[in-house]
Amino acid sequence: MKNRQERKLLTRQSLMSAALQWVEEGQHFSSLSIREVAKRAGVVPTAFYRHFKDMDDLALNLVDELSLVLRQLMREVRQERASPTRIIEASVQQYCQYVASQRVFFLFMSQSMTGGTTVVRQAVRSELQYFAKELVVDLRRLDLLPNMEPAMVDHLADLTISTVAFATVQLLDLVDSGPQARQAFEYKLTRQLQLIYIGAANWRRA
Amino acid sequence: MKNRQERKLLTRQSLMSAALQWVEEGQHFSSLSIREVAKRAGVVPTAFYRHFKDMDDLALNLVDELSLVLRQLMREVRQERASPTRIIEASVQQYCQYVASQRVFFLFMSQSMTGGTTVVRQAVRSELQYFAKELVVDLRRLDLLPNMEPAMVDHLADLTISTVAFATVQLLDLVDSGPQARQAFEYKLTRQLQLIYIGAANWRRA
DNA sequence: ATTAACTGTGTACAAGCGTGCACAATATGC
DNA sequence: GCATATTGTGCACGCTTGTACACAGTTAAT
Repeated sequence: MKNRQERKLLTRQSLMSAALQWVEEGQHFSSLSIREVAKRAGVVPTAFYRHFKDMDDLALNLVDELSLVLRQLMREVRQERASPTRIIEASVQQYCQYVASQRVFFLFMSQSMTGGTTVVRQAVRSELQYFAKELVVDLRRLDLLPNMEPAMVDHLADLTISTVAFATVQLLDLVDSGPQARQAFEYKLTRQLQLIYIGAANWRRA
Repeated sequence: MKNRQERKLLTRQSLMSAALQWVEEGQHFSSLSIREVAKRAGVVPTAFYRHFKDMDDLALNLVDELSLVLRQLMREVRQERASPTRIIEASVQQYCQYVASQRVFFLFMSQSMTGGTTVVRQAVRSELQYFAKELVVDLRRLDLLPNMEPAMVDHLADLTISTVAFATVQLLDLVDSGPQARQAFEYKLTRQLQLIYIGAANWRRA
């Protein structure tokens, strides 16, 4: 075998996906031990330290991967060119599909939003804030809401992200419910976001 | 000492408040062991089983206590008689105050919404659903939104609860930030809820 | 008054935990 | 080609974990 860096990267990824596998099985990340993740990655426990300082360190690196997943999602949703009236509907549909396809990352995210260590929680939250910021950019670019003061646009974006994030937690538990339950969920989320943006359209500065 | 049931209830409560103490210290409930909670309650580990089947059982009983806290909150907010235009502002203010005073319960709730076992998660979520249902009752009673179909009122209430619940998670991390940060938070949440209810007022059935 | 039920104690065990340390294998820099 | 740095191994240590079991003290039931 050649190339030491490649080999290292390989076991590093083994460790990270072993951690995700743990989450995918319904376990909480915080209950994952170094020994367990090493066993699943097929290495000896102490080898863990060649890659990560501790489990928190691993979690932060998972957040970085999650960040890539979210950026990819943003790209996909943005290139969707639906009519303005149907843009929410289309985005929700696409989002739900994406959550299903990248399920484990969103599981990890929803766990870490409230669950993990302070630093991990903060890391995930700053990802969401970045998301909200990008949404603000989009709202400006579409040039709807010209009457709204900037601070309120921020609050609007924050509310949007909050709503979607909270809904995601519910969506993730709907895995073994029938497709009609998912349909109803999509419908509900769509209506709720429409409600918010009707509010935004009718907002008069206070 | 007399009265066995009283004594039993006492150590039972010791166990439960020991668990809450653990959460209050910033630890995650799922990382609390039987031995640790027993130690903190001042009993021997095996005594735990005289009261609870396992930690999940204890968690469910904590959810029951949480339920009482939430009902108390609902009562307090309801007897607040602010003008219709200021009702959101007043409710948010009162809510934030209540979260601060019952901090540990809301910490436990926010952990269990996404963190714990499936059964605990479901239990907390059904508490929130109950809350949403009560909100629907209130909205009907105030007889605003006569144009809105019942299903949409449900979605509105759900969105309200989601928003507040998600905001609570943020609020709980604002404990050591200054009072101006809390002020800003209250302002943001108020604006967001106003946004939602402006949307509701302008909703036309689809 | 005696018996039974209950609640908490103490001990014990196997399993799992984090992690320090010496060592083997091997790719890399000179 | 040789010295070095890096990656993974294996072992060891002391600690914590869940829980089984026998037992003690006390209250409740008869």
